Amino acid sequence: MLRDKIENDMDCVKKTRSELKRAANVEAAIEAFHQNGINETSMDKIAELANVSKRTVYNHFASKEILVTQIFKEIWRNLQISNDLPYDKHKPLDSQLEKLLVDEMKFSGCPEYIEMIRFAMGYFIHKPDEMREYSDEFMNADTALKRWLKSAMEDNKIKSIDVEEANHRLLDLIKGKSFWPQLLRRDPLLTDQERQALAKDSAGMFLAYYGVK
Amino acid sequence: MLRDKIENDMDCVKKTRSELKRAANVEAAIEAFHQNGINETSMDKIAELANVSKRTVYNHFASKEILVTQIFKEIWRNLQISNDLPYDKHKPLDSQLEKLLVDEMKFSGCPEYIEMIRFAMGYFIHKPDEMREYSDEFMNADTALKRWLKSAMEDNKIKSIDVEEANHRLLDLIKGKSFWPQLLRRDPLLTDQERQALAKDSAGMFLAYYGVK
DNA sequence: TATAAAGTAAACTGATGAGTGTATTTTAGG
DNA sequence: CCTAAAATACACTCATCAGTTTACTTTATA
Repeated sequence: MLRDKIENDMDCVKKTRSELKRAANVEAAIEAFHQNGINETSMDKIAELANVSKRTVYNHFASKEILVTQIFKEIWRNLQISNDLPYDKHKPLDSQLEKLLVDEMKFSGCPEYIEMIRFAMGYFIHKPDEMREYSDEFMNADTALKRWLKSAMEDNKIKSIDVEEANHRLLDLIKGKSFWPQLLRRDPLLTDQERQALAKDSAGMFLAYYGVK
Repeated sequence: MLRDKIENDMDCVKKTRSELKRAANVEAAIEAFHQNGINETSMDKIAELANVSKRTVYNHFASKEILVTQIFKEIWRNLQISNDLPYDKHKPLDSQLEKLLVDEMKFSGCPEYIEMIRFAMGYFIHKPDEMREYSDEFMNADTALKRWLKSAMEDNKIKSIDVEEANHRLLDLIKGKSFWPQLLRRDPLLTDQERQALAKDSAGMFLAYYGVK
């Protein structure tokens, strides 16, 4: 076949010129979107940043709309890391929960995630239907935290409430300091110590109220 | 003087044609900004909606930028309602706090506030400096909740922590359900019962952890 | 009723940006 | 070295939008 190299290459290094150009487009677009937002980035600008002719951009992506949605998918795929941390009935609740919250903060508080959400927000903020669609897809994934909560409830260590509900309460607590200010105000990311302290405080509040004594 | 009518009128009804036109512009602009966002609303569109010539818009507001900032100020002024609810050492903590949280939700969960934040967000999301400036101005006001927390700490009913910190923890808890989803996903506003339940739950979590037994 | 301030209509400039058409050149693989 | 796919340069269309100009009309009021 034409692309035998690709299949042989374990690292999946892009090979064809076409793929290289496409990758350059995507990279340039992401960079520009992060800098100035999607609406403020022209296709000419992307072509220029990618060192590619505008026509080439349009040969790969029939419209700006398509380019944007492709990029969302690509970034989202790259962010999908699943480090599970299953419930352990013999360890103390609080330390387990703290660990999970720190993990969650490391994910939703990482620059790549925040930047993606920010430019998605600029793009979708006046398009409620698409906003809902994307937020459902991004937020409602099955997570380690939800599985853990379910197990802890089954083990009767946490009051039986709706798992989604409990999950949200916890996320709201950590996002207030580790996500929204970084997203909107570009406050600095939390340090490891700050994350640890926030996780402890949040787990404490949650368990003080929802924990079974 | 020219405008004797104005000064005589207790209801402050606008009088001069100029003022009427200005008001029509502002109203049309707010409406359009709510519908489609600031960047997506042209000055031509505003003039059309206001039944006013484009030149008239420019006679009142030298540029779109100026129109936008004037409108922010105007809306913000109209939203400034201060219903204080001072700390009462003889009533139970939880019911006092619940009441304050419900009040807060009524403010930050009202459509006018949410719509203003939404279009401010669309406008400022890629302008970090202005975003910070505005969010400081809007968020750091002295509030009934902060004053209450301070008093309750002085009365030794709540662990002595930073008032700003405690304030944020409480706001984070209620905003997760009563503000962010309405802002971003345009979820329906909370009903009075939902607000009450959320206030109870949030006050419970907070006091379970920070209350002095 | 005279007049000056304010509003109007409509055509204009100048810039930007999405997307296209085309003739030409580069490049990878057979 | 040949060829077809891909990339390029660049000039184009078409639409939008901020802001201006000008010649004209309305309106409040002294």
